[in-house]
Amino acid sequence: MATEHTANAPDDEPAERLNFIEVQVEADLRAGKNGGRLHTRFPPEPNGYLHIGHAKAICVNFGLAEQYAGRCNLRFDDTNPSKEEQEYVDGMREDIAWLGFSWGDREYFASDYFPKLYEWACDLIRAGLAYVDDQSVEEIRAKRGSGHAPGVDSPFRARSAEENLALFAAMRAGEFPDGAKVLRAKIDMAAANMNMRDPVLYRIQRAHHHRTGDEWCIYPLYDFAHGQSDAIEGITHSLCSLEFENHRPLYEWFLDHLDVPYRPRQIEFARLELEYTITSKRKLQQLVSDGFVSGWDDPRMPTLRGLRRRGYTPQSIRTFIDDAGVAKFNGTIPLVKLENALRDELNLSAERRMAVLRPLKVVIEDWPAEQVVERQAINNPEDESAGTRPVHLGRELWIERDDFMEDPPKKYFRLQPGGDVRLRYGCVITCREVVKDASGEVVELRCTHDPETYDGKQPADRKVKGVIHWVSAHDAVRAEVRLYDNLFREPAPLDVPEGESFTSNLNPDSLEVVTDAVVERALAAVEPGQSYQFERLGYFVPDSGDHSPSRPVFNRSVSLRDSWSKQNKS
RNA sequence: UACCCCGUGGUGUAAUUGGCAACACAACUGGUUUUGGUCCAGUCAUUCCAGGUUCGAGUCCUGGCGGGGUAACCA
Repeated sequence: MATEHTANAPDDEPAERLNFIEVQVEADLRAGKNGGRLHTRFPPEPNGYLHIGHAKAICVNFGLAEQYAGRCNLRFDDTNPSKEEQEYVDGMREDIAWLGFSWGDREYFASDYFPKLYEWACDLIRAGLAYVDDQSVEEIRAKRGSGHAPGVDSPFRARSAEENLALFAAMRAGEFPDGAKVLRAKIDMAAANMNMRDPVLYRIQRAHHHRTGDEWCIYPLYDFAHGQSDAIEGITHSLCSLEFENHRPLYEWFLDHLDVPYRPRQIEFARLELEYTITSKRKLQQLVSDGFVSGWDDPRMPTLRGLRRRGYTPQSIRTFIDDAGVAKFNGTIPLVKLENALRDELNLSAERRMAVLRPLKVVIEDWPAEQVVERQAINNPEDESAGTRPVHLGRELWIERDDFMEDPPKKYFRLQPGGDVRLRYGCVITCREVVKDASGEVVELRCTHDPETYDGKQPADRKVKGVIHWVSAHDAVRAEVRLYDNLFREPAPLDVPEGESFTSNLNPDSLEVVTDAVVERALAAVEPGQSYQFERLGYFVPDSGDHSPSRPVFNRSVSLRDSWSKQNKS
C-alpha cells in the first residue's frame, strides 16, 4: 500500500532477465574463472551463405562479448576441403560486418592449426590413445554397433605406437589412396555414447583446400579440430547448438588427454527455427541451383544477403534475435515476430512517400485544367526533424484500385459510387461517375472536389472518415514494384508426406511483379538501401541490383499491419 | 531401440537459496488518429500427467507421457 515507487527511482527499470548462458557466464565471472575473461567465437563452415539461423549464433557469441567486455573471434571451420570455398569466406565476412559486429584482427581458420593438430595426433598415438585403422568406411560403420549392441574392436586396434606413428606419417606423405586408412582415437567400443566408440580423427582426402592448397592429403574431422582450436585461441565459452551435446564428452576427452594451452567450456543452446522458413544450407543451396529462387540474395531467401536485399536492417534482425531469446528448448518463432521487428524500426525511421501500385485514373471534373495545388506532406510523423516535402494536386490523378469499390461491404469507408473520401494531405472528393470499358472493367472515376476541406476540415454536413493515398499525373513516375510473400506456404516447410520433396511446399505466389505502379517523382532518385514507407501499403526499398533513376525498382520489405483485410478475411 | 537433452498462456522467453507465475509478440475489446499504420487502455495460464517431500513446489524426489537430438571417413 505504501508508495514505494518514487517518480525518479534510480532503478525501477526491470531487472535484466538473463538467459541460461548469461547466468553461467556470470557465475564463472563471479567465481573468478578464466581470470575474469570472457572470450567466445563464431565458427562457421564456409560452405554456403549465412542465414537467419546463423544470425542467432552470431548475435549470441558477439553479443555476449560486447555485454561482458570480452572478445569474440571469427573462425572459419574449414576442415573439409571438398565443401568449402573462398567465395563463402568472403560472403560471410561481409554479412557479419553488415550485422554490425567486428572481430578486429582475430580472424582465424581451423586450417591454421593443421600442423599443431597433426602434432597432437602424434602425441595421442605415442600415448597409446590413437591408432591407424585399415578398415573400410562400411566396416567401421558396421562394427560400431548400435544402441543395444556394443561395438567390436578393430583388428588393427592393437598396433604398436611405433607402427601407428609410421603409418600415420605415411598417410600424411600420401602413400595410401583416399579412404584406405584413418586415424582413430582409442577410447571404448562399448561406450553408451556413440561418439566415444573410437571416433575417427583423420581421413585421407585428396582435395584442393581453399587455403592450404595441396599441402595436406589428410584432414582432421570436426571433433578433433574444434575443441583444440578453441583451446589454442583461449576461448572461455564455446557455444554451439544442441546437436553437439553428445559430442561434449569427446570434446572434453581431447582436452583431458592433450597438452592444450587452455581449457574452454562447451555450452549448447537451441538453434533458431522460423515459421515458413528453412535454414538448411543444403536445401537452400538446392533452391538456388534448381532455380526456384534467383540466387542466394533473392529477397525471399532467409539468407542475410536475401534479407538485406529485401530491406531488412541489421538492427531489426538483432532486435528480433534478442527478442526470441536463448534456451535449450527447440521452438519455432512466428514469422510475424521478424516482420514486426522491421516494422517497429522503420515506423520510427523511414520517411513516408506516396505510391500507387495498381493505378486507377481519377479525373476531378470541377478542377481547372491547368491548376496545380502544392501541399506540404509530412515526411515522418514519428520524427518531426524529417520535415515536409511538397506534393502536387491536379485535375488528373491515380488512386489505388483497391480504394474504390462499386459494391462495398459494410464499414468500407473508402471511395464508392456517390461516396466521398479524403485525399491524403488534400481535400475531399466525391465520386460522380464510374467509367467502364467494353468488358465492364472500371477504367476511370469522374469526381468533384470540395476546396473547403483542406487541412483536415470536414464538409459542413457530414463527416468523411476515409483517407486514401494518391499520385497526381503531374508528379507521377512509373516504377516496378516487387511484392514478396512467404517462400513456403506451410509454417513447417519440411513436413511433407513420405516421398515428397519440401519443394512441393513452395508458395507459387511468393513473388508478384507489378510493372506499372506510379510513384512520387522524388522516389526515382533515391539511394539503394534507403527504406521508405509507402503510405498505407508497407515498407519498400530500392532494389540493390536493378533500381535506377530511369527505371525505378522497389522491393516490398514488409506490408503495414492491415486490420481491415484481417477483419474481412472470415 | 540405446544414449543425451527438453516440456511454463496461441507463440517465444522469465520467475534470487522452494514463497503473490512476469515480459514481449499474437488474438480479442474499446479509445485516439488526415496512413484501416502508429499510439493508449483492457481481456487472455489448474506451469505435460500421477504420486511423494514440505507450512508452502513451476522450482526438489520417483514413475509415467510427449517432443527433439545422435548412431558420417559432414560440421
